[in-house]
Amino acid sequence: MRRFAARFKTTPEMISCNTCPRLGTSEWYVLKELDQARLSKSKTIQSFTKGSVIFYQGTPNTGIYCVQSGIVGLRKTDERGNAVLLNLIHPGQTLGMRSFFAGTDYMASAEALAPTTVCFIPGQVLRELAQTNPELDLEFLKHISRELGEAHDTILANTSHPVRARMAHFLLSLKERYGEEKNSGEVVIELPMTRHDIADLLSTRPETIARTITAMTRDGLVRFAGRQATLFDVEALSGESEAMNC
Amino acid sequence: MRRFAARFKTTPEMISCNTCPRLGTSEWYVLKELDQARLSKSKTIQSFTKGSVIFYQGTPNTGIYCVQSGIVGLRKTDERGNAVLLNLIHPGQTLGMRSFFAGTDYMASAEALAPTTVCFIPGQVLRELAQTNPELDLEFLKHISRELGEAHDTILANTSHPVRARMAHFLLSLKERYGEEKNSGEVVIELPMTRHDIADLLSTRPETIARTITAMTRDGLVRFAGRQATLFDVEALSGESEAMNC
DNA sequence: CGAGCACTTGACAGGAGTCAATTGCGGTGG
DNA sequence: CCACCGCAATTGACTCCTGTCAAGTGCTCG
Repeated sequence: MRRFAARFKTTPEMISCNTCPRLGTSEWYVLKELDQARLSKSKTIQSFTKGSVIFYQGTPNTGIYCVQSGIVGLRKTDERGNAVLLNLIHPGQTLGMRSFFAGTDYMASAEALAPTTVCFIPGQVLRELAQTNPELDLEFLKHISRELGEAHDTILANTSHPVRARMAHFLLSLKERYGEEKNSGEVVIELPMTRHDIADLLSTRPETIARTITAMTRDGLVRFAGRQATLFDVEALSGESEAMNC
Repeated sequence: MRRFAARFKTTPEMISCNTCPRLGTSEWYVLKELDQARLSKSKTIQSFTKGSVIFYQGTPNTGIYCVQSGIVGLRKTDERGNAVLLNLIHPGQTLGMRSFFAGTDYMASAEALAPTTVCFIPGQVLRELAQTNPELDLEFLKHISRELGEAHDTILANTSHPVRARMAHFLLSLKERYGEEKNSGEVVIELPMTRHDIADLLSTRPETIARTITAMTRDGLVRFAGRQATLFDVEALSGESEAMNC
């Protein structure tokens, strides 16, 4: 089992929620202006170094997080130490909703996969905001419903598609957010995580990821230089992951 | 791919929601009495034969269902025809929430695994009820959050535990609902589904289920006679599935 | 410069999938 | 009432994808 350092600092500078560039993509856009101010005043901004843990599986939930910058992985571990990355949480997305609304302890840990800044909103504040903004609960409902849909996709994908197809799918999903299209048509992606984390995300092992990369490179689809991936044939990659659209 | 018969009849007899024995375990218990009457008037009762489909993946969601009796399987199929049973929905539980709140088409089909009766509540009625009963959304939020947690458990279990452990876990989970404890200490379970469905639920194949049953029988843990399973050694089964508690 | 981690590669084993044949059971129709 | 058809279930043979163990390289950071 890996060791996690639990270090973060509360940054002094105040970012107001109503001017937050992430507001539009978050649930909070439904809030009345007055309540956005309320939100701003009640939140805490926290920064985490790469590899540090935002919250731990098995500990009580005290509120939810809004990811400001960086990238967060939701890691679930069982008694034997087997771990998976359930999903990635990107800037503008919310973290810790599930256990907050289920009323349970965290059932997974949240780990900063890159230097990350988050806003923490205490549960009590959230409850109060929802009382004067009924649409807020509906927004969360929609968000969690979509996450459940994605989890269902993952269950189906993991059991009916080989690692290579899941890898192709993963690379294409990164393309949207991290890809840089060269004029030659190639797409260069700076991978935001280690091979080990990719393995956990695709429910496999680092060795299998390495071998899959080798095979894809041999086939001329991609080339890897450390964390920099170059996609030569997006078309072919789409073909290999196509069956994963259900 | 299997063929599904889409047959159901709307039963004439009216079961009132406020006297429904399932009320307590459903989300609807938060409704004011007046609204429970409203719910009763607006719902439609439908009966499905074993194997028939309540709704189809890819079709638009028009409301949600409350399972009255029987058992429903949520089946998701990809383009290639690979299928899994995402979960089972038992009497008193709700069906079709996810896509309703996500605002998408159904992303899985609901199939009656046994003769089943459901109440259908039109989406419009649901929205109206939620407006006068804000707690209702919170109930759904809790329910879906728990489902998401279960989906996460499944993702972890499928990739880190062999079929046999998942099978042990499955049998024990049926024990609560379908088990009948004999004075000898054995537990007899009438399986509510085929081997094929069990395979889909455990993300494996019918042949593997059969082999697993053979192996477990050889080890003296269980005995199977068609759909009737007898658990001889609940203790040992718990041991084999223990690591699945995360 | 050394320690530790990330990554790669090889060798090997094994769990589970696939294909195929056979048995058994249940429902339908003659 | 029984024969037949079809699906459910079992079993065998075989393949192969993926996990495991192990060794080796290279990079990064203290």
